[in-house]
Amino acid sequence: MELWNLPTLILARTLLGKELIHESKDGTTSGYIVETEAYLGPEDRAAHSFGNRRTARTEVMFQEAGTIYTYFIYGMHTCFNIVSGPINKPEAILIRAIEPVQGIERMKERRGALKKEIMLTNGPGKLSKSMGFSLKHSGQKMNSSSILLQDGIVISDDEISVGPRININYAEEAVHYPYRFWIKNNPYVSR
DNA sequence: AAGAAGATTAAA
DNA sequence: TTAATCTTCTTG
Repeated sequence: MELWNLPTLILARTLLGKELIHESKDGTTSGYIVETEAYLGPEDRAAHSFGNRRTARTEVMFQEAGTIYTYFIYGMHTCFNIVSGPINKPEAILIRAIEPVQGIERMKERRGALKKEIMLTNGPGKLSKSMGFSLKHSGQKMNSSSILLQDGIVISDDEISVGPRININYAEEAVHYPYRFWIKNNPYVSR
């Protein structure tokens, strides 16, 4: 997919509206991507890979674009990212929110007794749980594993908002970088 | 080997 | 506003 050759910031915007699909053995779930954040590796203080920091966890960020990077945070949540940029340039895009399409009942089962559909996937930890993403997916490739990306709905530029990222207060000068992209007025965007 | 902090969430 | 909760990284 030539999509992966795009620069990370462009890709983060382009991913909006694409359908993210997980075909797991207990059922298929999918949703349109409605919110993303770009993390630009070495020069981005908010990124795990700032200054080319290379550890067991960040190792997958150095791989080719389209590699899946999942990590565990706050002792209870998994976040789902797609690696971007050239090999050895550790950039990634965090998927912050999706709009459920397939397997909504399955999502509700995974989340427990939740009634509101809107609460299923409007945050990085929530969407990971609803979609069944876990640490074992880290290092797999998009479209050659159980996780796929397809064309969803087309989003024009005037339907997109851009702004600073969420919850990276430690990132000093990078706090205000406008690396967050979301679809205007979409109820499934976080907060 | 041990401790601190974290790209969050839900409940009060 | 805070507790929940555990992986990863840093330090000793």
